[in-house]
Amino acid sequence: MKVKIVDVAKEANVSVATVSRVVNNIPLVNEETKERVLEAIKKTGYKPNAIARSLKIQRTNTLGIMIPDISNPLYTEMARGVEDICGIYNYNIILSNTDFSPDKEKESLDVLIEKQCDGIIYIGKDLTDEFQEILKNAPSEIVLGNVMDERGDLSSVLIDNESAAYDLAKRAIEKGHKNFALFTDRDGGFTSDKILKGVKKALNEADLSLDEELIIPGNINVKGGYAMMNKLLDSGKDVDIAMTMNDQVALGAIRAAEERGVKVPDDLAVTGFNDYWLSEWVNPEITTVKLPMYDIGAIAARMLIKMCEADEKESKTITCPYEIVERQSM
Amino acid sequence: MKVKIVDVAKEANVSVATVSRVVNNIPLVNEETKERVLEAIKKTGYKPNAIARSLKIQRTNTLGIMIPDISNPLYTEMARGVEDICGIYNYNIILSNTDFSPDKEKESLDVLIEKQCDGIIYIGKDLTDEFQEILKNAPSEIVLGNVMDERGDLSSVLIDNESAAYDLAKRAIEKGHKNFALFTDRDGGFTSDKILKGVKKALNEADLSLDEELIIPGNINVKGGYAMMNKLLDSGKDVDIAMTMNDQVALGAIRAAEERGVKVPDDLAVTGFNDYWLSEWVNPEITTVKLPMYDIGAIAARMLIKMCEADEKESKTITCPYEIVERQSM
DNA sequence: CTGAAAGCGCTTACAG
DNA sequence: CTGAAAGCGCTTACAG
Repeated sequence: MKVKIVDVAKEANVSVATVSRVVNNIPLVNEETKERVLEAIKKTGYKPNAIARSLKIQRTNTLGIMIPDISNPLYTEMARGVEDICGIYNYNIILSNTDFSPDKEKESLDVLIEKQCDGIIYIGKDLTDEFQEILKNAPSEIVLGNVMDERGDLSSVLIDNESAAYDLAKRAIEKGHKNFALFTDRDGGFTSDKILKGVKKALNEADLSLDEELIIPGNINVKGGYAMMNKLLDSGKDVDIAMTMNDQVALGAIRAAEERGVKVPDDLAVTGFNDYWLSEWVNPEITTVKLPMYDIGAIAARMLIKMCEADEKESKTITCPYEIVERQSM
Repeated sequence: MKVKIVDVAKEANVSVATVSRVVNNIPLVNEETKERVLEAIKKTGYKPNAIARSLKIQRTNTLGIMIPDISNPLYTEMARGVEDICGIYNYNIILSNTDFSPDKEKESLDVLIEKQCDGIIYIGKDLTDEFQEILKNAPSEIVLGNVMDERGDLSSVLIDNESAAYDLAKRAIEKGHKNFALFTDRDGGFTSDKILKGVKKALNEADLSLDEELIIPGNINVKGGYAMMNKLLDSGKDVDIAMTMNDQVALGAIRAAEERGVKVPDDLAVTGFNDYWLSEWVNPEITTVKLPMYDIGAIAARMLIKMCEADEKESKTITCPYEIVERQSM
């Protein structure tokens, strides 16, 4: 049988109220009594029941985190950031994979709410109007991680993907590249849209244009990159740079190019997006833009905890900095 | 104000008991009454409070997962496996990073117990006798993931690392390799020990011996691999194969070798361990042994849930299969 | 088929 | 400084 507060109280010859006070470090307890209780706790091996406590105080000290796929390195760093901050503030996290599925997202959210998470971090590649509405009406506090709320009444921490893509494209133009191909996400989404926009802007400013046929959609992973590069090369078009939406896509793309005897970067430059640890260990090293995924998670978590603890109800948007990392692939 | 069961009861003109019954799908409710309640639930937007429910029924339907570092690809797959099974059985998971720190492990475990996790999956690189004892006495059900309980009274799902290393070494010997170097984990641990043992066994059987000076300890990541290879090459010893403890180490090692003009595999073979997705996208592709990390997580979760739901108290050990994957680096 | 009531293990005003 | 008691939101024997 698990030992509960009343067992400790008996052992120490005090009331449960007193035990509760020492467990929660409420000061107005006599030192001697406190000692006695502490001893009883040790002796009985008492561990407070956080569920009972939560029910009473109406807070769980847990954050829910909705994430498309924890095993996707894009998200895993964010999760780690959330975790670390939670550790500091004594929160726990309930993890929920949503697999980019709207249905799973709804289910996940319901469960997280039912489990009374004080706050929820929503991470996804996009935010539909419908889900935005659902989140807005959720009883828990909400922060969006790397997703923009176009309507602007939810808090979020993000990256200016458009401007990052713009900077990277501009750098490419400065290096003399003129004929761009762009490998986009076949499923669309916020990030993909912004990157496309940023690249187009840079090209426009340089009086260059993007051949719409060279906007090649595909899966956002190595295999996808491999396939998109093959498609590009099959097109026979004159291209001197392929920009991708992440480093893994770039890796696959480079591989496909080299298999066909196209040298990167000499014959064709390739860029990644969202620096990944492996990108500097690969040959050629991938030129990319480094996004602070860990920080996004950490900042989102800190913000959310603040929201849970204060009654700070205004929604904020924090934009994190990025950094162009020039290596070898461009 | 959140709506609770009593609000629904009022709305539907029934007792809370009846509402509870329809929420929990207990059959003995009149169809009409049920309809009325369902409508009231919809109208009020009622969501059951899982915390209150848990307190009453003494089960939380949540599993705790202790994991050294979620952002380490070695563990992230296991977490995904756990997650997926939990999704099927309607469990949630509370995630806890332990960073290989015994203190954090103890803290984590306490918190998971206090939050009344029905079961806990312990993942780590080692299990000390002290912690084994603590786990054994925990009130929650416990399953070990990829950690062996030498004393054998805890359930676990693991991989026969020794035999995997043995097989890989044997394959190397068959290919004519004679002078082995081994890059081990500077922090020791179960996996490292077993691999060492397996390699030695294979060498012994072939009347070869392992030069103790060529057992090089280091950090288990790319940089560590890079450093260990440099150390190996600095030694000036005659070596024709370096076996590592994971693919990332192998990647770093290969890089270091090539920077010094040592061609892999022609001048020196390198093997990884625990196949990682990138290993076949890298040049040279890494020869390794594929360990079913996802399955370990999934099997551990299923086992744990069974233990939580039945009163199946015998401890079991499940050993998962592995597979040698020959690619280019050996 | 339905409801009144006890109880899950805590916390916290309130009274002393 | 300490304790008795109410109550957090549910579930579930028990009685009808």
